[in-house]
This record gives sequence, C-alpha cells and structure tokens, in this order.
Amino acid sequence: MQEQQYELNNIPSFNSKHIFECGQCFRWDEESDGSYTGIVRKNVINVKQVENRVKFSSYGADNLEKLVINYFDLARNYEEIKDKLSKIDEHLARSIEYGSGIRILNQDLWETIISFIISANNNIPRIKGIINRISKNYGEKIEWNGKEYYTFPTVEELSKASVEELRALGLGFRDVRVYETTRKILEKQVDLEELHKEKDTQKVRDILLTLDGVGPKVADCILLFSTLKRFDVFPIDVWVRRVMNELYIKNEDETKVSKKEIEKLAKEKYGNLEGIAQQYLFFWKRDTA
DNA sequence: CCACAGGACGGCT
DNA sequence: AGCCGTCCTGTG
Repeated sequence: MQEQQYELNNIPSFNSKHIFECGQCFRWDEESDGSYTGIVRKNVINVKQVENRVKFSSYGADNLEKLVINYFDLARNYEEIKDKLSKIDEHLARSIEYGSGIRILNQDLWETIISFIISANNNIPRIKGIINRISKNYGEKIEWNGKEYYTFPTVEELSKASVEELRALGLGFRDVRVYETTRKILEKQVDLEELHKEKDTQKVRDILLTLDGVGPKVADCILLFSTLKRFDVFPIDVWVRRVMNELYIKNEDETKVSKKEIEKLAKEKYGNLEGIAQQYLFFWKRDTA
C-alpha cells in the first residue's frame, strides 16, 4: 500500500462530474471541495479537476498511472467518437455538447455484474447505500487520511454472505439474485475470464442472461460499463425510452413504445456506437429533467 | 396513510 | 411471442 500522485493537463473529453454522474458507477462520492473520491479495485482514489488540470491521488496497491489510463479509458479517442456521432443528427449533437466530458469507465466485471443486479427497480442513492454496506461487511478495510474505505468484496468474500444477511443489508427481493449469481460465478458455471475472451457480443450477452437477476437491460449495462467494453449495445431504461420517444417516435404514451422499436431505431441511427450515444442521451435527459 | 419510482421474472393468454 | 402482476424500500 502506498500513496501516489498523478497529474494530467488538457485531457480532451474529461469532466469528472460528467464521468461520475452519468449513472455508470456507484462508488464515487463528491467531496466538499468538488473533487470525487472512489474505490477502484484495492485503491482509494481522489480526482480533483480544476478546469483542464486533473490531479489524481491514491492510496492502494496498484500503480496509479497505469490504473488511471485503464480505468478512465484514456487510450480511446472520444473526440473522434463525438465528431462522428454529432454528425448523425442535431438531437445527439446537443446532448454530446451537454455531456462532452463523459468517458465510459473500465470497471471490474464482477463488481459491475453485482452492482447492476442491485440496480433493478432501484434508485441511485439506494443502490450506492447497498453497495457500501456490502463492501463494509464483506470487503477489506482501507484507512486513508483518517477515513475508512472498503473494497468491493471478491467472489470468494461475497460467497460468505447468506440470503438472510443480504436481505438485512437492504437488498430486498434482489437478495436471492445476488446470492445465486455469486454461487454460479464461484462455481464457474459462468467463467468471467472466458467471457473476456469471447469476441461476439451476442454470445457474451446470452451467457450473462443466464445469471439470476440479469435481464436485457442489466446485461447491456454490464457489457457497456465493465472491462467487457462493448459499444454495440443499447441499455433501455425508463429514461432512455422517454428520450427516444420524445426525439424520434413521438408516441402519446411512452410506455406503449416497444423495446424492439427502440432497439431497431438505435441500431439504424447510431450503428456500433449506439452504447456511447445512449450515455450522452441519458445524461442529458436525466440531468435536465 | 397512499402513490410512486425502478427491471427481472414467472404465469398467463 | 407479448402482457401483467409481483417482488422491496425510500421518498414525497
């Protein structure tokens, strides 16, 4: 464990608020000075952005520079992606302008699976609370600057939790889903290493769908927000349905719009960048609601 | 007290 | 295949 600093100037397409508040992650909290502190693998990281300067400080096991480059997806050219998407239509161009500093994080696959199972029928403050309690009870403690942080438990660590214990942490009906999925991954009925090797997005998606609590929306979020990193998926939640209906479909009753119709439209308009297009649209619609 | 918000799942047609 | 009630908890 060591303390490290790393600084970057003029990174194109980087805005900490956009990154941490676009609904992709649950373990980052804003500090009183406007910086964000989060837990990534076995590290606590603070990100302080003042205009074009971003200061990263960390306490943990991993090399900070390598971790930052990987986690924040810094090798990818978001400027190029935004240019391409902005040309598609004015709606998308406007939402890209609004969330211009969004980057899609490379989050741990296991943690992302459990986090998005918990996200089902749930709101962000409660999801964050549940994940914090899970980490506090089954993860490892890290003390830094007089504060306590907890890593997200490993598969082995979380497999110690009973259904009753999970229920007591506030998971509600998701307790059995998390319990069963943990067991399936522990027993390698679903092998996360193998998932990373599979190139075909549909095949990976079909495997994810065999996990308890993983339906179409959760599967797409896992594919997009984890190290699986697929942009050819389009997670459809109530906000995405709302924005797609308002912009393109214009049905009086948005609940009547079928997922199939939205999926087809997204694929036609945004092609294999539909996943990142979804993020700009979602962040804009949610933030301006 | 009730209404509502938010996806997966199983039972039904 | 599509539709709908149920699952749980926090908020207004």
